[in-house]
Amino acid sequence: MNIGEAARRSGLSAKTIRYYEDTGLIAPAARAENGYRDYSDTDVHKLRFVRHARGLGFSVDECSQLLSLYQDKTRQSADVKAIAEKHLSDVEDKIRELEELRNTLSHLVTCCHGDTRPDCPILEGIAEGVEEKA
Amino acid sequence: MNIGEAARRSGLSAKTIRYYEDTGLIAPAARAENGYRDYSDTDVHKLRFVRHARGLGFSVDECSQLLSLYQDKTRQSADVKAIAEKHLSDVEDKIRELEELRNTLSHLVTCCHGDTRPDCPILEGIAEGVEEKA
DNA sequence: CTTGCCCTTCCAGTCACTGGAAGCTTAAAT
DNA sequence: ATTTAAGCTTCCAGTGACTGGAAGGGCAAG
Repeated sequence: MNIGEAARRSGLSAKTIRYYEDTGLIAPAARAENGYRDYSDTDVHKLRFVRHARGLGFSVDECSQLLSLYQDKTRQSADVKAIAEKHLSDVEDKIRELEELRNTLSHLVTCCHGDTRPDCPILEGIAEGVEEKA
Repeated sequence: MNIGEAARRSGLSAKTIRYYEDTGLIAPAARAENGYRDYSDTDVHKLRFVRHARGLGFSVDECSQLLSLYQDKTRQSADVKAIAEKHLSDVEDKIRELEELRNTLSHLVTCCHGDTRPDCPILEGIAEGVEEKA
């Protein structure tokens, strides 16, 4: 099948598929006689795998590792788990960071009366470096 | 003072300060006779303001708006509040998104025994599109 | 035979920097 | 006085993960 059909079935855009090929995340596709890329069902399956992994927030590099492991029938599940645990811990760090941010912002927003007067606790807070408390 | 000193006092890198100037976030600095950028305490104050705003996750564009408002003594606090509320709501969306991610990942990680055997629920989950549930 | 869609490659832009090269000035150490 | 080191200047390139667009070729239907 052509790249358009592979895109439709995998949920990735044709652009993205070409990009993944260019950067080596996926192997170069076979080519039909007219030079068009030619995808098999197996290819689409791998593309879907990558889309799901990206959807889980794994970097393209992590996806590359996961895809290798996925295709390696002698893999050790511990290797996969290590990548996932690292990513999970990154996600948790990011959540904590954003929660601090949310608390600071929400504090500033509730302090501001938000009317036509010029005095604004939000700007004052930023000027004084409110987030340093976090 | 030179850019290095301004960097030290504002907490931004010299590179970043030049970048902010190039992109118009801050006004071009005055120049000394030798061509070096020359910063005043007021300049440093504005740089610190920008650093704090960026630290709160405002985009450079939002910082530009906030800085304009900060320097506009006739501003209306409602204008500032609108920017901050929009940003707060973006942050809250991102938190929710990451929490879903964390739940899915954490589920996959706890399902995986993580030993030397090749069968791995994480890879299976990704292949089958676990995150679709979210 | 032409319309219109699909495919190809390549280049540029996004965001917010960061790194590095090449070439100044200035200050300190010898 | 000289050398070295640091600091400044500009400009170009790279990051991550795409996305948009231009220029050109392929292919089926009307």
